[in-house]
Amino acid sequence: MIKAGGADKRATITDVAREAGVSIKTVSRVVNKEPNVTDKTRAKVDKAIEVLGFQPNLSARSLAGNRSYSVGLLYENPHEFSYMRDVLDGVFETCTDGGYSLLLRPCKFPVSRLMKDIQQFLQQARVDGVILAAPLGDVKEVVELLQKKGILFAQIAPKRENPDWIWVQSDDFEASNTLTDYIVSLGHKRIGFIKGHPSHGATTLRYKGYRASLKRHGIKFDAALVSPGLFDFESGKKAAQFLLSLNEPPTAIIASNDDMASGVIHVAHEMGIKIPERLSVAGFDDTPLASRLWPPLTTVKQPIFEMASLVTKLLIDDIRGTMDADHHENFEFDLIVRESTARLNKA
Amino acid sequence: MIKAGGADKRATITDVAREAGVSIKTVSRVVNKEPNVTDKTRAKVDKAIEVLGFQPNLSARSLAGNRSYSVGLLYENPHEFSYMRDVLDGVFETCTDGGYSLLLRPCKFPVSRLMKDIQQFLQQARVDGVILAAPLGDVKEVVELLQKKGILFAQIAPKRENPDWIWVQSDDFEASNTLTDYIVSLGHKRIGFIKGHPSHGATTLRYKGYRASLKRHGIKFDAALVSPGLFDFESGKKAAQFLLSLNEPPTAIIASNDDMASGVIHVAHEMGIKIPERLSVAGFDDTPLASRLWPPLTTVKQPIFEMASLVTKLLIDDIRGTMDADHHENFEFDLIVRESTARLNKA
DNA sequence: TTGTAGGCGTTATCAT
DNA sequence: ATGATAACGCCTACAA
Repeated sequence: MIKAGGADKRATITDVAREAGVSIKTVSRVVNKEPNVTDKTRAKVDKAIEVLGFQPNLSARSLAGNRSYSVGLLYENPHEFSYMRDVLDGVFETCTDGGYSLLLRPCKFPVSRLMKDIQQFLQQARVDGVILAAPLGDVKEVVELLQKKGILFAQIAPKRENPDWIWVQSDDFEASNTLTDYIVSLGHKRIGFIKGHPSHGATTLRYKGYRASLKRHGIKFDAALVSPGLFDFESGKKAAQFLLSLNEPPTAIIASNDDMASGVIHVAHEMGIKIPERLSVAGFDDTPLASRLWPPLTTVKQPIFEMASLVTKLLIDDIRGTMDADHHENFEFDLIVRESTARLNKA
Repeated sequence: MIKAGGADKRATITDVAREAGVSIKTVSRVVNKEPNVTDKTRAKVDKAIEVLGFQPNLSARSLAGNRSYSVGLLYENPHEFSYMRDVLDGVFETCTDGGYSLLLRPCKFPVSRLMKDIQQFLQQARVDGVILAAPLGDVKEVVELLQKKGILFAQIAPKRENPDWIWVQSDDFEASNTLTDYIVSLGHKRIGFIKGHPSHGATTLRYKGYRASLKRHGIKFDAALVSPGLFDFESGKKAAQFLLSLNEPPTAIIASNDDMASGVIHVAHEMGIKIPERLSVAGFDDTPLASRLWPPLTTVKQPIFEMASLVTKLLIDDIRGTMDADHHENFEFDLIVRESTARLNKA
């Protein structure tokens, strides 16, 4: 009798074993690339797998092997998602390539809420490892929880570079240094700076890069030109309103990310301050926003996608127990010069 | 001997059964809220669960019960991610509330590639259902594959409103109609329109809404004022370059989304055309971009988050077999008036 | 209303 | 190098 259409039952390891004329254990060995199988046997099994279109059942594997073949991505859910989009893509691609599936978990501060979110996630998800997007990698409680539970983790852009852990970073200090150098090279001396969210590691590094550049060029640091921010549009606006209302306002403003820089441009427009004629503006991240603003924003591009890919690869290697000695990396950056910055007009 | 720290073994259904003095089947009944359990027994079991902190093992459940308690979100990976971010949040929240986990699968056109992506995903993931974000719900091959495999699905903003399927939509026709009405009410008669990507259902509806409004106001439709687009910045720029170079350029341009509208603003700046004095511009979606542009963009806000939440709820209900009769919904929209649109200056 | 037995598709143990 | 057999934790019959 011919079965009509219907969801064809999936081939199991037993089917493969029968087809290949071996035991299920041998099939299992082949599937998991274990040693101690003759090439001849391996070929037989591979062929049977091919013929039957066998795909191991994840649930069974997970149940028997006590691992899940999935990793979690924990992140703080930001309003401006461009950065996370790239992270997501990088993590996803590497997971897929490595045969892992990806589970998401957006989290919310404060820390108490964070811990609840994560605990709940770990309870129901059983991931083999998690990736902590900044700034989650810097929350002590989170790391301790993971260590206690014996769950492997890897950090993207953490503050502290713990040599025992897995992490990737971009060279935020150098990036900021270079960006500031560029602004200085345009003749600017009064250069405002808007800091990022204090919980992010990048915040300090970008600030330090700015100061280092000023110092190297013999420009006296003026604390009045530095304003706090939270990495979002509104805080960028507030900071800009403050800086541009000074008696002696800056002729250039560096914001610690693009979203805040867009706030600066916004306020400048409102106040009738021409960019870049009377004010140069620069940001960080080269988000889609940067090229859509008017004038287009000078910014620093970090290879977020590549960073996320690598950190995921390192994590998976760790899970598999095949990790190299090198489990951190600093990534290069690109200075993207657009029209929001220009040579200082001697008034 | 006291065990030092260590990953405390998780309680299983057997542990709970022992603790409560019942059989594992009874525990299973309680956990799955099946009938035929006395309140007294249920209370005993609930307490045991509480005491032991029991959480059912997903893999075991999935293996034995032949379902996975997870749903997949399939989407085309757009460069401008704001829309997807809201979708993601809505889907995620509802999944979590319903005890489901969420698996992502960004996909790429063309259809052949799409099918590979999805097939691979279904092979390794075993989801109980999938959500198809626009425009994936309109790809015949995808829907057929899901139906053949017996996988439940739900669509976000599909083109065709198949009454048998689960879907949610926003009222794009009315939204566009209303937006155009507003532009007309400002005195504009030559109103340009940039269409969206042809594969999206919203594209046609937004275009129709525009034409309907013109007609109702007795404004003669001029095909020269309509330009194609692909929902992205670059195509918005191209369309704007075309429209603004006409002998008699439009005094207002409606772009089918914010990203293209940002392209229009960009080009206008380049050409020295003042917004809104000489050109009004409007978009759709109210992405973060809209408020960051200068001048801030008049646009239409759709409740993406709510739509995504509902469609997920409907899908989960369907999976559980508890679906109501109503498995579609049209959502309301809001016209967000900002400074990129203004009354027509009689030159 | 409750419990027992068998099986889901793997991995792991220990023979051979 | 290969294979039989017992877990893994739960659900679905079917009994009691």
